[in-house]
Amino acid sequence: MDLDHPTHLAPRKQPRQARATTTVDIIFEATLQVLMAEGLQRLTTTRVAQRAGVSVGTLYQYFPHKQALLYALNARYLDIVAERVETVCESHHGAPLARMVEALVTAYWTAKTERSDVTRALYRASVELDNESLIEAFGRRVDAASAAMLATTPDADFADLRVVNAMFLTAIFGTVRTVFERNMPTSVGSDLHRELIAMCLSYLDAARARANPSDA
Amino acid sequence: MDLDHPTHLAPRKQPRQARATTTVDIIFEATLQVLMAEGLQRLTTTRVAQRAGVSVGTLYQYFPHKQALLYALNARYLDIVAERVETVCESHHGAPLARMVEALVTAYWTAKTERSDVTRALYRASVELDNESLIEAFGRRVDAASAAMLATTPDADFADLRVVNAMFLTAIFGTVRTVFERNMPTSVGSDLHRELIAMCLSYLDAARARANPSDA
DNA sequence: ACCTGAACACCGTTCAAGT
DNA sequence: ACCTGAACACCGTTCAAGT
Repeated sequence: MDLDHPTHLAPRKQPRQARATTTVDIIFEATLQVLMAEGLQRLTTTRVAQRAGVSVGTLYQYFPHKQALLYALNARYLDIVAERVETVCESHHGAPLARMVEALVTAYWTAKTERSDVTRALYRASVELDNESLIEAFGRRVDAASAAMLATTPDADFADLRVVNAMFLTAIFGTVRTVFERNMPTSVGSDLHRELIAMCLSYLDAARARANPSDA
Repeated sequence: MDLDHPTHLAPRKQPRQARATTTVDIIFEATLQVLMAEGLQRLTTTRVAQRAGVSVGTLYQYFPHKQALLYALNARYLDIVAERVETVCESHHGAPLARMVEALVTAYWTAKTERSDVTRALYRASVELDNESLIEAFGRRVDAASAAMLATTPDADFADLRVVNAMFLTAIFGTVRTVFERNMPTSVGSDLHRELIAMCLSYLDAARARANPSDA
């Protein structure tokens, strides 16, 4: 299940021949390169085309405008991250709460940090464009995967799974985003990764206690 | 203690006459208006000047470039938020942990949500510009205020206050940011506000237990 | 001391012409 | 089916001229 494009941000046409597919990939790669090397300010369609070794016209054959290019780039990336989270969630159905929390936090954290230059570049680009629908779709997928997982844990039964799950994920997303935005060194990052797991776990424990006051 | 401007983003000159001060205020107001009414894409210096009722030249007398204008706008805003957090922290020195957490989370949350249209507009604008130094300075102020407060609570003694405080604040910042970015309805927002307090509290409780295993 | 607005370089986007 | 690049409208920024 791929993330959809709203019509005004959809790519102009799908490449039909092999060389065109290559062209699109080259354009994506060039966009990332320019974004990382020169920053959002200097990310111009001319520069992207130049770096990709094609003419501007070619770029505009596949993307109706600059926004659509950035949008598609983000969509690609979020799709990969969402897929990874879904996979981890499914493989932890029925696991103890502590393992679920650790697995989900770590999956998301790793997906974002293993290529942190790309992540940071995309975070920067993602405000240039109307990415609400993109983030919403991403959120829904992860939300569903996580809620389905949490519902299967043997050692908890939450009073309001929807709200608890939302808080759980919001804390994860927000923390990771903040770590990137504040450009924190990896040492602080790994402290926070560990503490984030502790925070989510103590929260879920407390939420479980609220729901079942009779528990140990 | 005001948030500083790095030289390349500093306003060009301070207004010296009353009418110039008014002009700068008018330009700030116009920038917010354009940002909220038309969005980041259509935020052009010409449009801002037009809405402010001055010529572009006037705008460029006070701000060396568009970035500096957005930067100054953000600086103003973050300064107000930081001041509020500092005040709340100082007034809660020596309070029980639960009251500290609730006060800090609520102060930050309220500062961001009471004029949520402005907050959202500024979140959007803040990636157009190199705001790292701005956010860093803001972060340092809030970090210091919060750590100083946490150190005075009667009912806890944290093993590593620095790290625990960082996680505490990161969760707050990140959650609020995510709520804005995902455009969540206020009903979900207030659920998350309440859950965020619960999450921070259960985390700090657990961190305290780690430090003092002998406690009740 | 402050304001104006025409002028210039550059960017996003198009489209007639090419393979 | 895909690619090219000159052309156009618009934006950021400047500066000579005004009060």
